[in-house]
Amino acid sequence: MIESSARAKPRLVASTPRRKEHIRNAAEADILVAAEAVFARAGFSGATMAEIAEKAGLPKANLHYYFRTKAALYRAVLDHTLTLWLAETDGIRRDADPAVALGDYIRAKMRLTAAHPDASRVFANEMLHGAPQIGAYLRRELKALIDEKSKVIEYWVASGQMDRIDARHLFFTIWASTQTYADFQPQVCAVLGKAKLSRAELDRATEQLVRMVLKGCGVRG
Amino acid sequence: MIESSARAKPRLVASTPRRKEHIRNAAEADILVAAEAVFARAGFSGATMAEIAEKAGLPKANLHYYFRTKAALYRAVLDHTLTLWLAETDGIRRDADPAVALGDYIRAKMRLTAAHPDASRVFANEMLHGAPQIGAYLRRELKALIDEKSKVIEYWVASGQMDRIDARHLFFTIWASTQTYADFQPQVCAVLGKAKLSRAELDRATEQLVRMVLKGCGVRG
DNA sequence: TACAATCCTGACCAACCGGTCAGTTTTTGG
DNA sequence: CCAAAAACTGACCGGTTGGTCAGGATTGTA
Repeated sequence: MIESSARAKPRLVASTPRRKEHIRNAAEADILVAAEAVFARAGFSGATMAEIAEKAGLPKANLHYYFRTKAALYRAVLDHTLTLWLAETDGIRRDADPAVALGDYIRAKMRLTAAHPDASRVFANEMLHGAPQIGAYLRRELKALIDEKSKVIEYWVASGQMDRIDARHLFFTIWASTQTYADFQPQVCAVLGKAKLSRAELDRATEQLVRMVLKGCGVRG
Repeated sequence: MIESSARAKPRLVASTPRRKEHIRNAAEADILVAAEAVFARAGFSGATMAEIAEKAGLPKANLHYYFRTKAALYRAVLDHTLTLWLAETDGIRRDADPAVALGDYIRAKMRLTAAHPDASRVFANEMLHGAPQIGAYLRRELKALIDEKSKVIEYWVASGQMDRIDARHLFFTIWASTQTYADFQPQVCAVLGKAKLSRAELDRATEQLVRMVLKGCGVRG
């Protein structure tokens, strides 16, 4: 996804299709899980290869065997995160019902945030620091996707199915309002007076957000 | 604000009111400005005392004279940030008009974010990493404030001035939707296809957010 | 002016961290 | 079973960074 995140796999010829790639795949998967957690908690600079290695259950030198540099590992983690992020806009189409499409989109985003809070935090951290790694991706893939989806919403506006709303700022509001339950979890928990966010609490937040956004945009529901 | 952020000022007696405190005050102010910018861009671990010192225009050893450790300096920056955060809820009172009070609150929050983006980013960074420094503050001062303001909103609900809304989640939505223009600026700019956020664009975002929230909460406007 | 408190600084250090490497073990295809 | 490729590892290294320290410069006061 990012330009050169994939290392050059030494695939000799097509005659040796896949040998023991399962070892590599399993190891890389374990490492990525551990790295995501550590990067989420400590950021890029705060994370150490030693801690990631320990969490993944292998020596540091072995970690460097799979990911040559810390930056490469970080990019791989971001790569995984971005694939998650791009999804879920499928329902936003001209012929869809705005209430259903937008409602489902918000619910999907909230589910995603709740299911992958560490991914959300890594993404947020990258953004906070100026998006040095994924800036190009944002200006390309993400912008193209949102340009397209904004046209759909503008059509809904033009056809009187909802209020005159700037689609892009609507997306910003939805993204921010959902991600805050992962990125700012300490604040949310503190204000709610709870040690951790329960499923029920998240469902309540989701339904209130859906209701508020739909009504606020003048969508018939 | 945080428990022990202020170092013990060796004030001998009341007989020597202030000697050359202006030197200290001026130096500390310069340092805090520089530190806020560096911490915002690089996070706690990514920031270096050398860079902060250079930005503040003094040798590193002198920086350590005013703030003994990096952690102490970070806490001081957070302290300054938190004083900004607590403000602006004055308008939320039982006898106020919900439309005016909530609208003004959102506008104030957006202005604050636009005026102090680095403060917002430092705060967000601290939150992302589990709020190790300000967790206690959130559970105390912030929770108390929001508990009180939530009662006001619950009164507005009970008296039929707005829909049945969970006040705390409403705050989360407002906070997230405003701060995203500082914290996630790269994403916002990328999607909008602009190099930086213009005042006009922010005003448009503000008014749309105000409209959507007020209408979404069923507030008479 | 004396002198004490405060301010300022270059030089230095120990700890940590990303990354390397030479060499060993394991897996796989033939 | 045998090479060769891939996987694995402990030991090591150079650079960076937070923090210290001894001593010099400035400032305020009596």
